[in-house]
Amino acid sequence: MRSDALRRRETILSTARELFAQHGANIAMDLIAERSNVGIGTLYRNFASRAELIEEVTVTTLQEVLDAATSAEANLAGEPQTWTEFLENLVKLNLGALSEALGAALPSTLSERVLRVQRECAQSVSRVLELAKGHELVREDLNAVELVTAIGAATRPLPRPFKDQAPQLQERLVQLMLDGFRPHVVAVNA
Amino acid sequence: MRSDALRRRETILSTARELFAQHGANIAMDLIAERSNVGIGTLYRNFASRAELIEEVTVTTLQEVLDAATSAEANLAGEPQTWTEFLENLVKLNLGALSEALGAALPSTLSERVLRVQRECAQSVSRVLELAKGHELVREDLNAVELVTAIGAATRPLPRPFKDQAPQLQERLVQLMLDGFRPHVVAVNA
Amino acid sequence: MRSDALRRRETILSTARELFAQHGANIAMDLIAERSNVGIGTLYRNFASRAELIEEVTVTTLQEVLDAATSAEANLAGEPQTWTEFLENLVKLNLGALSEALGAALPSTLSERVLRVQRECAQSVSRVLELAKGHELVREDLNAVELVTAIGAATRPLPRPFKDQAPQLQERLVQLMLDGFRPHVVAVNA
Amino acid sequence: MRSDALRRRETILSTARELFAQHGANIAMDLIAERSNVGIGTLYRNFASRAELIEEVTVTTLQEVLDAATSAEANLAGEPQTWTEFLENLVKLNLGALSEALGAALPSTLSERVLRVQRECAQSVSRVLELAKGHELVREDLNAVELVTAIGAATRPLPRPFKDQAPQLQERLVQLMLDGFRPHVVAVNA
DNA sequence: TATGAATGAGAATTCATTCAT
DNA sequence: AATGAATGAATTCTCATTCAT
Repeated sequence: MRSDALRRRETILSTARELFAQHGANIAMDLIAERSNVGIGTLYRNFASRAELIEEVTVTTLQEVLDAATSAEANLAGEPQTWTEFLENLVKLNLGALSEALGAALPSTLSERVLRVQRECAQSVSRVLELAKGHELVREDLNAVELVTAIGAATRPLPRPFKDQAPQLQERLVQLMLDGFRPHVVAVNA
Repeated sequence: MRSDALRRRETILSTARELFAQHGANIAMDLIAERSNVGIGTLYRNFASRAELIEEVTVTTLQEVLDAATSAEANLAGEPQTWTEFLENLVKLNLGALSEALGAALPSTLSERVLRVQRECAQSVSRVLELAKGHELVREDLNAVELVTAIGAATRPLPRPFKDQAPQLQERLVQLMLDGFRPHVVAVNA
Repeated sequence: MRSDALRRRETILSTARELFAQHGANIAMDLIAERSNVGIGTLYRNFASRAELIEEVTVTTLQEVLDAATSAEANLAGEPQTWTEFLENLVKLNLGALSEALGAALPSTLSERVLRVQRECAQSVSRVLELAKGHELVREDLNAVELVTAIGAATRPLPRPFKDQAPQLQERLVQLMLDGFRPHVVAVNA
Repeated sequence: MRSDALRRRETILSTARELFAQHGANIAMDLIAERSNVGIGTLYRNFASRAELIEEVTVTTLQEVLDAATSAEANLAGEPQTWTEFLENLVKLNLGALSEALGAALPSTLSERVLRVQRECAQSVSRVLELAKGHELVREDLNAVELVTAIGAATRPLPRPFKDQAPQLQERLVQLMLDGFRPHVVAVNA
């Protein structure tokens, strides 16, 4: 019984996350409920307001960034290719779409919960960055916030007209941004 | 009264542009009117619907991109620093904020007006890119759409929490992306 | 100059009358102005409000009914076919469409002007009716108000679906109603 | 709650019908909600738009005409006074007020639902008419559409000035129109 | 506890009337 | 006097949230 309720809550949360990413944080609550196969009343029983739902999605996502960083920290020393995998993992988290949706909707003073996990994220990503710099995998002047927001910028959903026209465009933007992460460069048009 | 009315129309247009960039394309029409110091009726007399207002802002902005590119085309041959100025001009146009706001709001099939100026933009930017490649100012594999959307990505408004925390963050993202534009690179962690 | 202004006023009045009949008394004032080839300001200079315009149209129309009745009064004694012509004239005035449009829009207490011409109408039509009864052209129990409203009812615009389906329907309704006006009848299915 | 909701829907429908008949199809939706003792949101939950509400009222009314005709068909053979009762029933349905209100508001191409019930109505009324002609109760040249629209014409709401002045006027118009329905007549001013 | 009906505040748009030129 | 731009109240419809079952 209890686990039933928990599963339902998780379903709502992941549905909301996807819909926020696709349609922005103003997506109709009714639609989130419908896609989660629950009544609107049940949605509100689980999350007392849109703000609370947004906060939950935010925390969940930050937790996943933290997981990726923690895992990279553990492995980067021995396996330099872990750095690339870490970047790929961040790209997969779809931070761009989510941060676009949620950024505007979050309250101007974040709750303590969000601040805490955000802080942990920043610390862990910083440690990963230091390790990568030790291996000369990344430019010296890049910090954790820049790394995460840059990946967010490169993975934000493209304006519709462009999305329709150029199929590989999103991947190309990520590529350009990752090229910008590399250590101090010297121009050599081969 | 004619010139009065024209001035008012321009005011509404630039106010709308700014508010779209700051708050997205769903900003209340009432607010646009208020900030333009006109009644809501006047706004609607000038732009018959939100869609029309969005289209006007889009065309105006594309026109400015075209102006920047046309000017760069004229000067790039003799003065290579024109390339950097061109990039700076694109950054100043705040394409990120606007494309985020308007991209979702534009109709899925663009009007002929928009398509025309968009096409002219793409052609002019392509010519600028070819000139820059001739001077080895930019990587060979970059095309016009990638250039413009990449600058858009790097200048999109940051999620509020980040914006508040890291003052120079936006400029840093632009820097990283522009570094990604450079010709084929060789890593040299100086 | 003066006659210019007068002609303009008449144009507005007749345009308004037609538009009221076609589209009801709520037709946009802008449209009346446009169809009259004047600015909206000019319309309002001639008729200070929609109510005043409606009153003018009403008086004009009642005046035409009065004219028709006066003329019938003069001729009916000698020429019995005048009765039929009188009925035809009333039908041509399009009373149905107009009364439908204006009836709901007139104030509940009519102005003295309207009441006066209405009274004159009623008196003249009553005299025509008495003459017609003397010639056994019409049933004894029909009075002036009944006659006019009945013709109004039969000539009111048909609901669109019917209008489209049955071309001669309006004429048939008039026919049925006029048959109802005839003197005491005896059923004889020939 | 289901039956509660159903009752509420019926209440809205009959309130709307009455208000359409009294004030036309442009009556404010707010007012319909208020008179139905529900919030405006509830009105829209039940009828997604004014057009849908109008269609429901139309279908309901046509259904009642059909019921009257079906019942008359069943009884007319044995009981000729059924014909008069049928006409009285049509008069009671207030077709005039409703068709005036809804005629202009219905879309130019009727929905299949409306067309179907309209067709059934026409067929049933035609059969009633044939029976009545067999009993010499009605003129030979009257058809179903004429019958229904004529009753509509005679029962349309009178322009306010007349309504206030002449109390029995509406009944008199109906009387005149019904007299017009009688079999071929010979004038005999008794 | 789950449901979905009810509510009403809010947003877009229209249009009668006023007013500056 | 003619014009048409400006205004804002009124209207339609939407949707977040509450509440009765």
